[in-house]
Amino acid sequence: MIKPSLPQGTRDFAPQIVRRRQYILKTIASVFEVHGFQPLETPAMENLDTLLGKYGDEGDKLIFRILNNGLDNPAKRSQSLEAFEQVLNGQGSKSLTERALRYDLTIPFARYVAMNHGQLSFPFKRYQMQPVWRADRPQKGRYREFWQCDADVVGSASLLNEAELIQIYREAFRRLGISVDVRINNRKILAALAESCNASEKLTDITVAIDKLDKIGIDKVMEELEQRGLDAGNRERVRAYLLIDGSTDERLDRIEQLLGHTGSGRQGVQELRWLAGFLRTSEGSYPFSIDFTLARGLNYYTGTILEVKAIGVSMGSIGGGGRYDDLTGLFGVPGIPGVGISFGVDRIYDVMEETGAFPASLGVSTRALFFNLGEEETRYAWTAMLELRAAGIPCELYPEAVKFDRQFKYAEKKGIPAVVIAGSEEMSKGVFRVKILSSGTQTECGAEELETILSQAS
RNA sequence: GAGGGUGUAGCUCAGUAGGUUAGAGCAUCAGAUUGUGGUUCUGAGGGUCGUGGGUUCGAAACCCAUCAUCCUCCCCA
Repeated sequence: MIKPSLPQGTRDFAPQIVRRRQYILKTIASVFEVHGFQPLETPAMENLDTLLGKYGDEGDKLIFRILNNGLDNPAKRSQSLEAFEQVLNGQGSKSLTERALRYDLTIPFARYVAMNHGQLSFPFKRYQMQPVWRADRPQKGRYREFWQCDADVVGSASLLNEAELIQIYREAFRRLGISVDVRINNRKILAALAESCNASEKLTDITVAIDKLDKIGIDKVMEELEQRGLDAGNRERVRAYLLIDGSTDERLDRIEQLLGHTGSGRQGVQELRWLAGFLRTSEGSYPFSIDFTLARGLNYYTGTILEVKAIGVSMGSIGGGGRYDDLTGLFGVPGIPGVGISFGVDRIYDVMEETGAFPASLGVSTRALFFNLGEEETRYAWTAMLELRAAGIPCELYPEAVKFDRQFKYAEKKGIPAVVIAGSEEMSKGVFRVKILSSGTQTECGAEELETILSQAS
């Protein structure tokens, strides 16, 4: 016998947890739908080629690869050995692995758009809610299998799409009862910073370092920049960049002074200024802040970048996204811009668990348990249940004629609010005895009244 | 990839100057109570102390290894 266990970083979801997860998924999906997004699903596995090189070197290492079948085929022995040899030398090998589990939902979507751009009408707005897999080291809020909910708009360069996606964040988190801060930056500004340092090739080094500002402080960031080969003059330039503060408008003014001399800087500021202005003057208030230190690692972002953090909870980001001007270009279809966001369902769950944001009513759906009192009684109960179920009231009959104690405890544990008892006494009178468990009150009623009584039971 | 914590009953955990039969609460099951649950009372079952090796007269405890899990860094949702 083997001890049953789960692969690291994966989890089973008990009934109650599934209900809560479904509550999150349904809430997000309905927000997507009400904004005109359409559902899409893609396979759990993709060709390895589709995924490799899209997430950076680190990302490539975290992709779960699927071993090819038939490697033990004696006829292919030498081929398999050779393939393994290649892997040992740090090269990939198609004859060993050519498929992988998807790492996110954006690249599979890009692949889909590239394959179907002839049929799609643009702008194409899709949402997708499926699990993704990463060979990361599990820790708090980090799993190897987790769900993402993505919404992307492709085929439109309008910043109105950004505004709409932020509106989706606002509405979804409002409905879920999580207070959030949506941090916004623009990749062009980061690029302008690197450019103004005459170090465009160090864009990644610079962004990785400044992203850590609130974690390690400005001095450590400077140290790290030095290690990454940035000279003193440029470090001062980055320092000035990081020290920008004040109101949103003041900060936008200052960043323009600092980086407005570059084309990308001017453009980035302009985009941010428009977006911030739009969000402020449109209906309602939006929980966003401009944050020039926000970097985000994914290398395909080219414009706006977003990240969502829950306020008052120690947890990594619960959502993120950004604009990519040419995502499908990687798949041979250039010129389709897009912008998208992602919700991290598992982290949202953890946050809601921590803040007690789940509604109490997510318990059991069964409204009534019919007691099993024997063969004749079962037929009597069965008929009544058919009607209730047809009326949409979930109910169940205990499958065995065991003593009351057992049947009561079953209802109790499952959180069923009412039990229906119909034995020979009730049958002879043609009635049902309904007991509400929370209050202990019992009433006798006819079959037609059951529906009313049970739909009110709580 | 680097570092740290923890592995004892189904669950949460006690249990070391190494000592004979390893405990508690909760949960489960049975009975008090064959048509009335929750509360209460009585009783029962359930542990190769993660695994392997070592030290010792003797190891759940000390040492080494290994596995699992949690956490931190990196990176991310």
